[in-house]
Amino acid sequence: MASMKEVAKRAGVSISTVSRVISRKTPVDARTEQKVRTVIKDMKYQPNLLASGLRSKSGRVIGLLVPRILDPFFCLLIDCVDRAVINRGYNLLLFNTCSDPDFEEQVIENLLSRHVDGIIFSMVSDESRAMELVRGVGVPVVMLDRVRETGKVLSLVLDNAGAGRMAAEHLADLGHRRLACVTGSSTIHLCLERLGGFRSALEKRGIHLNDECVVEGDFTFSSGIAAAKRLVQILPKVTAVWAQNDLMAAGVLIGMAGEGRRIPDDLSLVGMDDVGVPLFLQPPLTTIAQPIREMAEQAVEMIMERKKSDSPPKRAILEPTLVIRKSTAAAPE
Amino acid sequence: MASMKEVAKRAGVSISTVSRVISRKTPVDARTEQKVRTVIKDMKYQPNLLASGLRSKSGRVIGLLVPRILDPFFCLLIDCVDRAVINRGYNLLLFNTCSDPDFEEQVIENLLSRHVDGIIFSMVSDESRAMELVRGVGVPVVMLDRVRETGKVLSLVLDNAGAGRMAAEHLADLGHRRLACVTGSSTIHLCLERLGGFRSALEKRGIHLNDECVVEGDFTFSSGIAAAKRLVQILPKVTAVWAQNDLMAAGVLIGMAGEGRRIPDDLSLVGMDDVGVPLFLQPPLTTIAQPIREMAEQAVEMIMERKKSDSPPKRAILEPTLVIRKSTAAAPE
DNA sequence: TTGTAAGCGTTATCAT
DNA sequence: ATGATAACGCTTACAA
Repeated sequence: MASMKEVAKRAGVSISTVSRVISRKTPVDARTEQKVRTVIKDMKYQPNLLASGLRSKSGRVIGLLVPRILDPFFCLLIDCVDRAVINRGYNLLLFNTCSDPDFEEQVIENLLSRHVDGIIFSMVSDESRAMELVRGVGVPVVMLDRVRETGKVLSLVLDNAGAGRMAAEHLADLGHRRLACVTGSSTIHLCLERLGGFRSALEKRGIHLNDECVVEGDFTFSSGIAAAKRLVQILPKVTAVWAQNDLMAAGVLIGMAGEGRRIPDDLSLVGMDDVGVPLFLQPPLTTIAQPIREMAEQAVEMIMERKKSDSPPKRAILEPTLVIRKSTAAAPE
Repeated sequence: MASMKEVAKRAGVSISTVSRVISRKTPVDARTEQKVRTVIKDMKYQPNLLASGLRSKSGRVIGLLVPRILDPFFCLLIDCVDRAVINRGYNLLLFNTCSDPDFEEQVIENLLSRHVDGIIFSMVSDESRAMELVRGVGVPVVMLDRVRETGKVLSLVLDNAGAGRMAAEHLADLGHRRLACVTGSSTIHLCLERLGGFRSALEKRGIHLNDECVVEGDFTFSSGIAAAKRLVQILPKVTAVWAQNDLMAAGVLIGMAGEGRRIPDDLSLVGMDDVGVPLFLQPPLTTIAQPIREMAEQAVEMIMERKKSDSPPKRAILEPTLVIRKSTAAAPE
């Protein structure tokens, strides 16, 4: 590929002039600019972003770390973050931490050595040493979705307790008194928050959530199937379940069908995330939607702001919304 | 972050010695090596991959271009390619071409200016000018899944006609005589190949595929819903459908349910891809599985080989497999 | 407005 | 086995 040097020679100008017409930061005479642009077109010149990144300390790359690419939530997040960074002239370097805290550390070191312009980061779990690693290096970081500490770093989280409350209230409004919850891993703080919101909203209405009614999954479809096997045993007693993501909700729906139970006749079911899965299910899944597009957009915007001025670490909280479909119905009797 | 220069100073060696212990390409005295390694640990030194990439012409990055991140097929592909490149010490730069040929061109120019070590590329459509752009530049390219030309470039495709044949034979074996097909966009060659394989396998058994029985979708769930609305009108006549991906199959299944038709009682249904969706459906979807892990692994391996020696452009063809579940049943009567 | 030159943090080619 | 030193292709003072 042609370099700036060659373009400069062919255009009969200095290399810095070429740089200037490309960066548009300092004025260039209209005629020389034309000349240079023509040569650039002719030679199909493309600036080498490795070189410019090295020199200017901005390779125009944003790193995105997610625990699991295959989770539809993260899949949509990737899509949205990609759009947001592309619109600002950046590209996306994707890192899958594979839900593994040890691997996550390797990934972060690797990421740092790439000197990306910003990091958008959803941690694996509360055990992550990740924060210590990224803090202190000068690169803007936004913690997304799964966040442990607060205060020290830019973060963007859902009102997870609120999500739990929404699920609880929707179900309670339908007359359900005996509820259950399928959670994600208890090493992930947001699962505890969701459960806490769910439980306390129930308590407020005088409903107690038994321990046997809380089954821990791991956000996968198959853990939802497994949860269904557990739940079916306490079934006539329990009449409604909230699964903390749609994948697990799909698992309990399919698992229940395998046991001959029908949704919502035998059991009302609420999911969470509202991406992809809910409309594939029969009946379509009532769920708590996350504002993923806004999350992505705001995350990228925070990075960009942070690059300009060292704005103080702020924490934004986003609100979920209840999407009522057909998997929830009035309690029997 | 610490640089090699600082490490060298602290270790009392030259900068090139530090480079040598890191690259392990030339022997270094055991004692000096120890010394340097200690300093590296102490200072938490991480090599700057922009700089090393600039100099060595290998930034250890592979670019992956997909038409649509949200399609489960591509989502799994991303996951698999990521694993394959990570295992070889590379990272993934992800580009979403958004099913838009014009945008695709921009994306490619951008990609080239990043001087990636290799490009894995699933084109948007046959209209893509993409091949012309990437060919000729010295970087190894593997075309995946959606490929137009052959011969000039490394490529890795599914036996799409074979997939069509499998679907047709499975359905014909069950006694179906009146079939339909929901295709992807006719601007994508692989859709034509799939349809061709489907049709000719049918012809071989004396079954003719009417034009009204071929409905064109665009690989999305909603286009499957739309297809169901069309198909329901010719329904008692047609008894089986093949949708060219699972998303559209999900759409026809749900769409049919909306019209009060049941799968497989009123209509046998076969999908394609076998990632995610089939097990969420009721009944679980019979489908044609693609060997995505192998595709990803082979694609990355081809890139690595190509980097070493300019091996001739070869074209590998992968075989699909039929996965029989519950959405297909014997034809009525 | 334009050119000169230093330097970003590496790797690679020489010597030693 | 190790050290100087010149690139890599660009940005950015500083001069002109």
